[in-house]
Amino acid sequence: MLSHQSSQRSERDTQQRRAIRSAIERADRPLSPREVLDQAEPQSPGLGIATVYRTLKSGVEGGWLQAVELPGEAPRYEPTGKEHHHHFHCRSCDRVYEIEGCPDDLRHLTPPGFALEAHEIVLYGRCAECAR
Amino acid sequence: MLSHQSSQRSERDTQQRRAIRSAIERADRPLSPREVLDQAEPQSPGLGIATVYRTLKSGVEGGWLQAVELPGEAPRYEPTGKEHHHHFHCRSCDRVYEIEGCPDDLRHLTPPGFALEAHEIVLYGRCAECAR
DNA sequence: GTTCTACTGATAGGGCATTATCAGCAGGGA
DNA sequence: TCCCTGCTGATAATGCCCTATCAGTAGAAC
Repeated sequence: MLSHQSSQRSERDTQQRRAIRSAIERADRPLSPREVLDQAEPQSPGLGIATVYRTLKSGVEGGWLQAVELPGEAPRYEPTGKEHHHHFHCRSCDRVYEIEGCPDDLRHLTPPGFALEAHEIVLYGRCAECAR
Repeated sequence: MLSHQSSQRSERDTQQRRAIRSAIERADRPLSPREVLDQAEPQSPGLGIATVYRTLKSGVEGGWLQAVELPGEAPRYEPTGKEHHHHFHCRSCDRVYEIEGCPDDLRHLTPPGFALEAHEIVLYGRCAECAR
């Protein structure tokens, strides 16, 4: 017997998901799961880390979120759809910032015979807040 | 009573350490602990992964080795003393290659007020061997 | 409001890279 | 060659991140 319902997946609009999505979109930088929890918890008291991980995972699968991988670090998450950009990792507060621009002459660094498909640039130092 | 020996640290020159050091210096690219083991094992049959980790660690502390951290990857190791350079990560064979050159106009990417201390560039694609 | 069931929080469990443990081995000075 | 002790291999233990589990909760369609 066929169900009378369509095969649509539910995807409920819960308080927790709203808080998490909001926190990520509000931030102008990639957030770690821990940071997402801290930023979203006020809008959804009692929010658990498991729900954060679940929501991040489904966000990546759903295409509105992407993971930002940095050397020796657990991934951060930012919304998709932004322009090509890179990141600045503050060694003091450990936050990651988005930076504009890109030296797009990287092709000439590629060794002969190698096929360049993508690149990643990470700047390290102190953010404005930590530098003073 | 003072010992008649100086306070020098021993640092024995063992077959295993020779094999590991040799493997790393022979390679023209950063090696993972696993790769070090595979490369060094023929010259020191029965070599264990624990010894590789121990030797890598003391090598970094001793200053002749440095860790190469890549996004979402366990660190690789290469000898210190090389010129400033970056790396190419082959998505097919997972090997990491050293590349020359650097677009040293990264300062202008740094946001106002931020203090730039270092940077990392990683190229992704297929190495010559995997590209054909 | 009722009902169905996806969602949630707490936490146990899993995966993986690295380190600690420990008995036996092997540099290397005497 | 002898002896001291640092070194080694096997593997248990750790640490960190993330996922699975499960009973209770709360969207949302009717």
